[in-house]
Amino acid sequence: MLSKKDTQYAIDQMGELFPEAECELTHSNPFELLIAVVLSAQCTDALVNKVTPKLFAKYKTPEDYVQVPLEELQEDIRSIGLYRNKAKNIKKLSQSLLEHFDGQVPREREQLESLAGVGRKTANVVTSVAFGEPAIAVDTHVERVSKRLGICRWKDNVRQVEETLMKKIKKEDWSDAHHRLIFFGRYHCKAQAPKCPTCPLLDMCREGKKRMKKSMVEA
DNA sequence: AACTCGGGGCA
DNA sequence: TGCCCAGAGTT
Repeated sequence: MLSKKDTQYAIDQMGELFPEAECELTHSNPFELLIAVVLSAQCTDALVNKVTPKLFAKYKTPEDYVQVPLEELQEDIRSIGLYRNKAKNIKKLSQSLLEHFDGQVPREREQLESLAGVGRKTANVVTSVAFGEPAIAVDTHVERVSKRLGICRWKDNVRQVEETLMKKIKKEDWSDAHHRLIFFGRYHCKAQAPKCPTCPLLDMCREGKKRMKKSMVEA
């Protein structure tokens, strides 16, 4: 397992590599962000950003989503995939906001998680990006990078990965670290073809060194 | 823990 | 073509 110091160093290096790392979902308020993040499950931000301009022009409030027929909302987001469930969740979620939160997006992670289509990952993104609360959202990229580098253990579950990251990273860096880990995972430490040969973290990366050794043998 | 939803991107 | 993707809910 990587030490706290090495972990912070790794996060810093990711920042050097991707200084632009931040949430890429287009939104102009917490409610729009919530909708965008719910839509982004299992698809790219670019895809979500293709439908949100029209979507946010048409739907401004939770009431708008509650009132629209399900089939119409499904058609509006058809191109992003998983659209049937996502449309149902957005209608349910909007209803809950009206019933329990006075139509406002709650700040607390636990309250966010009570909403349809919002799990721990989505709740963490919303609370940190929309409200600036410290949180580390663990998605497949964050999990993969953390395990390859040895920040956490290979057999850790998502919850354990999150706890370890929070323990090893200074609280004020959580939000930045979250996005750096994601950019690093998406563009550099990719699932299929990680760029180990040009990686600034190769020296401290167990998985990277293993892969380099393997590629030497195969060559 | 495994399964399902799903169109788009990429090799 | 086949495989994977900024996940969550159900069984």
